[in-house]
Amino acid sequence: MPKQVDHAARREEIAQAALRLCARDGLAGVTIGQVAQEAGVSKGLVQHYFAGKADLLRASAHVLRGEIERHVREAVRDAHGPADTLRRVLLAIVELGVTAVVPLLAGHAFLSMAVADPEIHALYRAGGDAVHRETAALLAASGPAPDVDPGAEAHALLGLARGLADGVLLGELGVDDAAAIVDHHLRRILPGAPTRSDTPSSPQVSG
Amino acid sequence: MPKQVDHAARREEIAQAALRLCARDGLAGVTIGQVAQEAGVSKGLVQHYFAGKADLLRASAHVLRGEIERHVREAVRDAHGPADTLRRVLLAIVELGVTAVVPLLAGHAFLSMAVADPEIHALYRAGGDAVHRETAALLAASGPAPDVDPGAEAHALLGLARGLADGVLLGELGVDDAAAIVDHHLRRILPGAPTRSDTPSSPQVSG
DNA sequence: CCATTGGCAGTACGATCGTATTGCATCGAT
DNA sequence: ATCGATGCAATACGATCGTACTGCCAATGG
Repeated sequence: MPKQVDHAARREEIAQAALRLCARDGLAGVTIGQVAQEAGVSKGLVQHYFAGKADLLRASAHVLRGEIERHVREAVRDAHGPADTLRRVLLAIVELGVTAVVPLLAGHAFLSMAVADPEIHALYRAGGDAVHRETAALLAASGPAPDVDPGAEAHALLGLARGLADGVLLGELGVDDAAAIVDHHLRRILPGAPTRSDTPSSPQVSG
Repeated sequence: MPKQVDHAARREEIAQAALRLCARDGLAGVTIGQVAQEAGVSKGLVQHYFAGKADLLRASAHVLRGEIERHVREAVRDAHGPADTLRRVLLAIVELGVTAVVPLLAGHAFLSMAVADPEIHALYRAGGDAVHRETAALLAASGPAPDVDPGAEAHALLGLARGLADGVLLGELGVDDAAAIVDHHLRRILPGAPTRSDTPSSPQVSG
């Protein structure tokens, strides 16, 4: 056997470069040549690791999914109990607007692909459904108010977090404002939830 | 003066074609030639009405904003009182996921432009802030619960609606599920709000 | 020690991009 | 009636795209 390199790692490296370009210039800016330059490799090498541009984009979408998942998992690493975990998950999503702009923007850019390409669509759906299930379970385990339907409330919380992330991304509100909103909402549906010291009782927002 | 044509109308026609392409293939699929074909005009005509591709995209973003605004305004045309208006606004946003996929997808595709291009960013911000102000005013006029901060709650409601619209777009939940969630949330912050007959008291969601 | 195989760079090429330029028909003003 | 400006189509052109192909280097097994 000749020289051995970590095939998967190289692919991920290049895909990450593609995601950076995607976040900077949108999907339109993702070019084999540009990706090669961004990744610091030759154009031929990109061809060596990806069958074509479609393959590259497909792989980038998978890496993107992993990136966001890693981001969220890291946020909940040392959480105390389901309620705290739930809170951290939501805050992590909101904070994508400032700490992980690349995955968030790339995710938006890939959205149009998700409605056209069945495989990407399935990827989005699978990820979204998994998050929803986990969120609903977390919510149910957090001692919610009696009138709370975990399934519907999970959709509400995730929708809220996603929407707030976009608002934060565009600068419509600050991360702390968004965090306060999430906490305020959580406090309403989790009567006995542990209120953290850094969250004011009533969120004040500029504008 | 020679032949007279409605300059603005022609520009909007072509920009609409660009938005359709944008929704179908993302910003990457927006090409002068493709736009011309989609609009049913010659490539030269597109050049005649737009100084360049950047001008076309800029104009498309403006048309997009107008399109969404028109959609929402139409939804609140014959609303009864501020609470009902607020409800219709939020539902209109949620329903973008099914009734106005083109503007919604195009909006996502343009998001990356909004962080790079200051003019597009300002356009997004201006529109978002205006909607937020109107929403907050509507909320304040709807007789909210005493612990509700209209500014923060408006951000929450708009974030929720936007996030749910994406969920609907991807098929994670149905429009009726999303509508029920919005209604459920509204009922919590508006104690004396008029509950419409078609909204169940507790939203049930599949999955 | 050398033949083989995979990692990698470079070049070639047809298609398509955005833009500049040209040509012509048409309508309004003089 | 003619002249100039405008609407619009068509072509030309350099740049760049995605892909195919070729060639070299390095490392490993026989």
